[in-house]
Amino acid sequence: MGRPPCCDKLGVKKGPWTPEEDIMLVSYVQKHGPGNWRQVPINTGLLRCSKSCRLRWANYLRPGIRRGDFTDDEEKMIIQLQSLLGNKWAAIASYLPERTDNDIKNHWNTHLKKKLIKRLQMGFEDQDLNHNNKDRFMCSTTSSSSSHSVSRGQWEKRLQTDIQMAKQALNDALSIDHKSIMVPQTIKSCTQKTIYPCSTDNIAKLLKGFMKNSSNNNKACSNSSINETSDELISESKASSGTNLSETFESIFGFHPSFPSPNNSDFSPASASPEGSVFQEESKEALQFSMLENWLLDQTSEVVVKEDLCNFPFDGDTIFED
DNA sequence: AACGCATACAACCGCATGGAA
DNA sequence: ATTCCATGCGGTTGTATGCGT
Repeated sequence: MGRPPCCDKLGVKKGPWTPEEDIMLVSYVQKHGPGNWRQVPINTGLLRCSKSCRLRWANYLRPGIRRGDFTDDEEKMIIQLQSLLGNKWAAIASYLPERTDNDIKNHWNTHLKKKLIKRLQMGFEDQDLNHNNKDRFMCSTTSSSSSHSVSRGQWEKRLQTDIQMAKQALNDALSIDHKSIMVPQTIKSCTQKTIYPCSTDNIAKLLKGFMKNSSNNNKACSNSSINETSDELISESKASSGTNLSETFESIFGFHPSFPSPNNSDFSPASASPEGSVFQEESKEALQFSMLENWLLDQTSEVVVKEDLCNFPFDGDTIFED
């Protein structure tokens, strides 16, 4: 019955990941593809729980992630999507394929929420309080804790407004006039051709960091086949030290970082390595789907989607503008 | 230079859900 | 039908870093 536990809590390492661990994880995913996370700590010798490995990959190491400053457009999109979807960070992230839900959530909590609160406070001081708006906002910024006094009637009214807004947004997005379709990234993922930076920087950073230390701890990785790959990586990174690290990336992942990633957010071993046969069925389906999708969507749609969202008349828009 | 506080972000925790055994 | 695992998600925490005094 059932399965053995994914990892015993004893002997599981916690805290920040080291470059060595990152390389071991990247090497493993390169060989076997993402998924089956339970096997990752077992096969790599990483003293991490499977969950931690998955998170590290998803939020930091996987190709296609852009880190650093959020653009104004991105911030606007987040604000608008947040007002539309609430704290559904995964859903919001699907509209911003370069960003992870964790990143968006952090950015919201550290920057945008404060910005909006400040802005709202200024607004409320100036004019009579619009309780509906205030309540609605406070609700969305307090992780749906309903400790504040919103009567049921108000809540229902607000819900209806939200539904109306969602309908409106959907209508706008689907309208022929706009000729744009809002397609969450989860649906588009198979064929999206938009070029966005892979996590080259992240890999490069970790390689750089590793190179600094590698001189005295080359032997750090000392078990199983994965370490052979790690050693290859180390020697490769040494060989290319001072040169373009994206070449190293290319050799690791089998495609150049400036190219579109084979499968949007997910690393696709099917296209990166010949032994990724498990994914071949998937890619067949993806191919079929992409034909349909290409028929349904033109390449400009994403741009239009972004523009639509940025122009969508949420109250957040006026709040956001500085 | 040293200290304390604030901020940003990576990582963890707990829960929900779907699915395999 | 039941148990239990894998995964995904959102909330929270811990730590590194920056900044002011």
